[in-house]
Amino acid sequence: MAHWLIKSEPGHWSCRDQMKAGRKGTCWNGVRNHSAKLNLMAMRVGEQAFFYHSNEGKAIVGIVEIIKPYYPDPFDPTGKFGMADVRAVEALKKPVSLDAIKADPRLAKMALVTNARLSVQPVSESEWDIVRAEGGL
DNA sequence: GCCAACGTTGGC
DNA sequence: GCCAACGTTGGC
Repeated sequence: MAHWLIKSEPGHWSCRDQMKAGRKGTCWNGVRNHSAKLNLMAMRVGEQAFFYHSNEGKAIVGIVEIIKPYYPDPFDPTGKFGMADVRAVEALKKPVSLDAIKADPRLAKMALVTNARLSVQPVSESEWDIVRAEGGL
C-alpha cells in the first residue's frame, strides 16, 4: 500500500478544516502540474497521505485517507487536471516541521526536501513510519 | 524541437 | 514581500 503527501495552504484549506469536513470527506484539488497529476492518479482508495501545511506552519500536521480515486475536475477551464476525494483520519499529536524533516538524514530524500514545489508526492514506507513516530502516533 | 520569457509556488 | 526554483508557453 502506497503512502503520499499532499500540501495545502492553511489559509486556504487547513487540516482543521479537513477534520471538520468529517467522514464524508472533501475533494482535494489544486493540482497544477503533471508530476503531481500522475501521483494523484496513482492513488487508490484506502491509501493514506500526510497533510502538509505550506507557507504558514510548514509542517506535516495530519493524516488523510483516499476515499475516491482520481477524476477530472469539471471546473478546471483547461480540462487537463483532476482531483481525488480525501477524508481526515487523525491529527498528529505533534506536528513534524519542515526543519525537523530537513534535520533528519533519514528523511533527506523526501520530495518535500528535494522538490519543494511538488504538491502531491509519494512517501516511502520508512519515511511514513519515521514521520508517524515523530508525530507521536 | 529548442530555448527564452513568463507565471506560480513556497521558503525565507 | 521578496526572490529562487521550476514548469509551462510560445516564437522561431
